[in-house]
Amino acid sequence: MNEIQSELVAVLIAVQDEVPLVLTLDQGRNLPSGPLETRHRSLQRGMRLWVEQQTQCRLGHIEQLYTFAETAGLETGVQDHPRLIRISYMGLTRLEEAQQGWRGLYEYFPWENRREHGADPLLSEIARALTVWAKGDAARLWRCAETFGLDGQPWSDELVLHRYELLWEAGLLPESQQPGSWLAPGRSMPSDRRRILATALARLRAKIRYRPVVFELMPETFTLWQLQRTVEAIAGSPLHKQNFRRLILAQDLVEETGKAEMQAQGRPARLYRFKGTVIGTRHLMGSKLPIARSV
Amino acid sequence: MNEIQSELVAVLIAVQDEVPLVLTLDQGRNLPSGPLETRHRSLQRGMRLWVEQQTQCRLGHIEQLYTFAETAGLETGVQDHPRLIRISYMGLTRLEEAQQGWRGLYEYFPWENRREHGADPLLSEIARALTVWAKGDAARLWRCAETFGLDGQPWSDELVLHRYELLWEAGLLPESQQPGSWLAPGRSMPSDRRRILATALARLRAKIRYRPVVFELMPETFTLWQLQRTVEAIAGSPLHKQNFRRLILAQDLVEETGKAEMQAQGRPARLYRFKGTVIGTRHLMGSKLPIARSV
DNA sequence: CCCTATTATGCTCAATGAGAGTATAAATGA
DNA sequence: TCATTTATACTCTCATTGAGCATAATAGGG
Repeated sequence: MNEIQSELVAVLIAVQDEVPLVLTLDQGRNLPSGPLETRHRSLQRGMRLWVEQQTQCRLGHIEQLYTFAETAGLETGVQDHPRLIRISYMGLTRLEEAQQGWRGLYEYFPWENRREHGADPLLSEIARALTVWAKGDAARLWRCAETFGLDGQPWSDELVLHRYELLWEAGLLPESQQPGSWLAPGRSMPSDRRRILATALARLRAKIRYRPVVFELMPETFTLWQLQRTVEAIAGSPLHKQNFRRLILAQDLVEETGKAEMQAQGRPARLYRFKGTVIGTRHLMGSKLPIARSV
Repeated sequence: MNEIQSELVAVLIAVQDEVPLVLTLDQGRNLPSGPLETRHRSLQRGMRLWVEQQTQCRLGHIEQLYTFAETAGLETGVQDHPRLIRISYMGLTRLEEAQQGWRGLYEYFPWENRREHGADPLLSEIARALTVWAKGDAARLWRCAETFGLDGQPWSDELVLHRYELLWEAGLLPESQQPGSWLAPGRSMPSDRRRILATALARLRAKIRYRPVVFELMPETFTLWQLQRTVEAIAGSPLHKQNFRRLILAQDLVEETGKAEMQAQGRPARLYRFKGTVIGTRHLMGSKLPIARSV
């Protein structure tokens, strides 16, 4: 009865040199998307083949994110049937060398990267702008505090999407409906695209806690320190080194290769390998990471 | 470029008398579905209005589940473009009195209800049938054990979808492609529908652990025991009474009404009220429940 | 009115796990 | 040889959790 168009949108994520990357198009203003002309059993399978054909990336973990509808009447003001359905997916991959189109994920969400900053002047600026927007409304102030970890509230790394939507509503983004005078720094995208990106990061951060998906982003062999740096890159916050090791080793997720990696300085680190690729039940395995639910 | 049809599918869930219910159509063989002819901003909003109009239920928490594509050529064998997209949603509601069309959720998944059974003869039967199917293949046996908690593996209540898919693959369901001689008990549905149902239960079980969505299923005031019974109904497993109380009270999620409920026997129980409905940030609140991740 | 059955509520104890720090090991280069 | 650097091992404390025991408040029967 309802004839509409449909489209797949892909958020492809890799981590290189401790920096999370995402594949973009159009000078970083867009995400890869294509028609769902799949001759395959499932959307997921079609998605995988399409991506692997377009890019040269082998996709590891794939996950459907969200389905949006776009009404045609958005511009004209006449709200109508939806005309376009966008089904978004996240895919994880390894990136051997630098490639075209990959951009730092945190360029789009600078406030989500809390690895080095101490007091974080950016967060203070955002807090100030949000306070202005809240205009003393208690419910709004409460929401800002909960979302951005203000006023003694803990910072929760999984609230990526909530934070993006709050900034959008508050008019602090270039793509907001009524952008204010002060805008949060960071590379912009059309709002629905950056929203998908935020959804992907939120889902990845949530998933990495209890499923061994980090390993999809790692090379064949790796040191525990490299593994930790990758987790930190995704989680956006630093972890306690000794506890990280303890937890990983206790879970029997990795095995030693017997080799070690020599770097410029210090004691050589042992190289490990993920055990789950051998066993066929990756998606069933659990995995715990010492990421504090809140700081 | 690709003109296709689209459809919303709703999984509406309520709990009545400690039994989780789902709204069905067609003698319990189908789920409510309708065209996405929404004049509204988002799919979610359109979904809510459509459901509240069709049924008389006020929806609490709403969540998008998954989007499937159905290729037209499935019957003819000619794999083709997808012709129909199904966007599925889960909605939680309260049910005052018994109403038409609501059926016990565990009628569809008897093996997921582990509240009373001790040794569980059903699980043994399933285990036997799965072993036959596995034919000694180590990977298959391993997957069965992980998924159904066999051979000393822990039972994980969130693997609802994995279990359904395994049973389907193993030909133990009436809707399987090649149904075997022994079929698991339980009410059937066309495979894609029961799959959506399984997705909903899995998501609900996962969500109930860390977001206060149970309260969407509760009446205005309730005793802690009623709350626990509702959680148990969803989780499918019994909980430790004293620890449940401790955890709920420690989280400041509920407040006393000052009243108490008299029942036939025993000490009267205090009535509580959820505090989150007052504060507007329900979706941000956390909540912990003493559901063991594995038993 | 006392006693028992029944349910709600309060409390204790041990085991576990997480956060954080200290100590030791194995490399490099001066 | 020694300082430096990074990896790895161990310890200690505190919070959380699982489990059980104890007490409180009701109803009903002698």
